[in-house]
Amino acid sequence: MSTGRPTLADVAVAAGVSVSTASLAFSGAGPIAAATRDRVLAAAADLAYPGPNPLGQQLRTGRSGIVGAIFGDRLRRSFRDPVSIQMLDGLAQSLGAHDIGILLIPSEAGDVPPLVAHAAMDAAVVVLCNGPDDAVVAALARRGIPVVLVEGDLGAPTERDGPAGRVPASHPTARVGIDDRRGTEALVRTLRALGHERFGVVALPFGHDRRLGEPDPARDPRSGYLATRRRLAGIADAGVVPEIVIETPASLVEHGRSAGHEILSRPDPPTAIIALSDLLASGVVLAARELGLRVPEDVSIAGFDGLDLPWLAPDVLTTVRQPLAEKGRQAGEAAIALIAGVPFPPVILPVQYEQGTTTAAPRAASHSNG
Amino acid sequence: MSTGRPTLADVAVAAGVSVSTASLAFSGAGPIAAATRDRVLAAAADLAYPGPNPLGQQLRTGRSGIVGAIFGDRLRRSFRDPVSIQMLDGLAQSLGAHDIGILLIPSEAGDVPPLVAHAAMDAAVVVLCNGPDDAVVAALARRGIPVVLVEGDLGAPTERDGPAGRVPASHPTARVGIDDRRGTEALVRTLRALGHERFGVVALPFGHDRRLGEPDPARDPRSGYLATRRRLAGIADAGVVPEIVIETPASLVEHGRSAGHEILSRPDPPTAIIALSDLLASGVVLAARELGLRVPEDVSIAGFDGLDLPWLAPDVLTTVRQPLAEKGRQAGEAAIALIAGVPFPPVILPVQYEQGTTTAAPRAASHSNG
DNA sequence: GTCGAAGGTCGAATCGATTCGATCATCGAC
DNA sequence: GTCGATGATCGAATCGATTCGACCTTCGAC
Repeated sequence: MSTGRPTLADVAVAAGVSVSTASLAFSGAGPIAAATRDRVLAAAADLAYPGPNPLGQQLRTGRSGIVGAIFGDRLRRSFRDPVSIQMLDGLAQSLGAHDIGILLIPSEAGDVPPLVAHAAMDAAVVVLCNGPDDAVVAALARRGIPVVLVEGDLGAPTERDGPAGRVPASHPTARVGIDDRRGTEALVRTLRALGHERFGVVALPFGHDRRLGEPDPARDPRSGYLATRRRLAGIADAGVVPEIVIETPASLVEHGRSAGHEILSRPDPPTAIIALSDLLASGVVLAARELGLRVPEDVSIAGFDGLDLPWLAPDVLTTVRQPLAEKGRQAGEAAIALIAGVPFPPVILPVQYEQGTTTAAPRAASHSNG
Repeated sequence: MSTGRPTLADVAVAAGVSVSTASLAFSGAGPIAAATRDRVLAAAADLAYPGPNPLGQQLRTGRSGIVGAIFGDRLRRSFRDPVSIQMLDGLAQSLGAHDIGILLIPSEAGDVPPLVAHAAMDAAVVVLCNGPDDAVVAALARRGIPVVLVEGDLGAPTERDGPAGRVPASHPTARVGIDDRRGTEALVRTLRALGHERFGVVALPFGHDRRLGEPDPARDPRSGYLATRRRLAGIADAGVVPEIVIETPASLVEHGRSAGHEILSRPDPPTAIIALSDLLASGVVLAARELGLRVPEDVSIAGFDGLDLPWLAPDVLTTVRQPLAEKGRQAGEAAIALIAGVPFPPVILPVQYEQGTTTAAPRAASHSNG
């Protein structure tokens, strides 16, 4: 065809070879004489042929070279959190090394976006998984697309009933997460060793129904974000029942600030506040400052994640550091393994307590107040 | 075929119709009897057919349903900037409404990533364009992929020589940007009206060779990020020659802080500091606080973008607000138009000066010092 | 009763590549 | 000189859908 953009067939004709030989010249798969290859390449340059059409390759090979990244919220909210970003950066690293692209799929409040149902992808990374039942995961399973669950259910794979259907246990799935539970446990134990006895907690969202305030006790404990539940469980593991828990609609500074005000404005507030993310914790620090409270003299504040928060200076947050980029990298490796048909054993990355300047022993006065 | 995943042909056989009819049942393009459609759909459900394979559709229709978003830096750095995020969010909105996915392509320091050269996409949005010569744009043009330049060259389209080849003027291209130049001009005029005469500038990166410090005067003025150049030009338009300009390697708080220290530690520093982004400006505010300077009494500080920076409280940054999400939305509309073969006229969105608490008239003493 | 139009279905071509098996030529070895 | 092996090239099938034109039926109108 002389019309339209040139195809491999056009190049083959121009070079005086067959289509199969021309294909070999580009892919290098199979024996080909150097002279022939050069001739084909020259003809291609002549025709301004931009290389094999990816659509043709994809249909033939059955691979799209794309991995979907599905976030449990609008991009604006997800990506204001450096946690998602650093993970995504790690993901881009490991996938990029294999020339695999990332298809960005925002998924609001538990619905199944059309892209999940229809877009071409070789695997999907689901970032904030909504507990054992997840319509998105079910939809992917139905399409036979391998799934990597990040910060989702880290337990053993089982047959699950999702709202959109059953996810068979045989469906290729991998799990990547961190040891959140041990993280908050270590954090709280350290605070108890310092002498703290009365704790407040500023929690991450419990589930897709995001709200600010004390959590609804009537909520189904089987659903909701698992990372939140694990971090709370770690606090319980350390033998602490918080005096007050405030749930936030998103891991953002302003929500931490609101929650901080709510907790610290009470009469006789707790001596230590544990926020389940650094962004929330830094909001609590701001609230404390605004209320004229000294940190850590009047109140100890700790976070989770290990972010770099230069604007909190001179304070440095006490936190539990998690390997964010590594988590993304592992998720990428998992996706690559699943695409190749190789099972990928669950990964649980370690976290590490990191002492900052925002925690210290409680004041004696506050202690006698309890 | 009973082997492997079911195809449309399998469904057709099971439903006792031809493949073309089965196709009609799914696509709805063309007349089909309701009874027939139901029979096909029932057969599909029976076989657990997950709908038409996107790879087959894509080859046939020539559309991948994907738009590439190409960022001029690593994701980690790009996405720590809320500016990119909000734009991306707007982009996701307009593209998502057409069921078009976003392929994330990080592109470090001016190289051409393999995905740009080989991934399937119907159009590409290039976010930080490196002046009139851009290898990425050239590569896309060679492949015949329509390009939307955001914050790139806003001038008239011309034939350009890129390092990787020529971009023909006929190549489908759209431009979306903001009126940065007028923005900084208005800002500086306001500051002059307040009485400021001596200015410092904390600039965005000049180009891919990112560094911190006073800009190299030997640098080729024809290359580099155009947004930076336009915002600087706006300052000149207001009749101001800054006493000192500090270039930063990225729009991040910490770089603004370093630059702020550098400027404010000088003997007799300028009375007003203009940062070309809010993130940089907030870093300068932090530096001022650390140096014991009062804002705005001792020094006025202004930014650009109009971000929400809750942790800067009680200060509210004086800034120039740009419609970030709208910019992304327009870029999406532009991509959609170009894919449809419809030309998209250049869009230059207006910006608006916004008075905060970080600017005021200079102190009389400082004025007499000049 | 016949004709035309409209609606529904089907067959076959097509999108642009990859890949397997067959063919053919060349060359070295016996 | 013949045989076998090796390497290069080609033809044709295939991936999974869409879509155009042809065909057939049915129905209404004259």
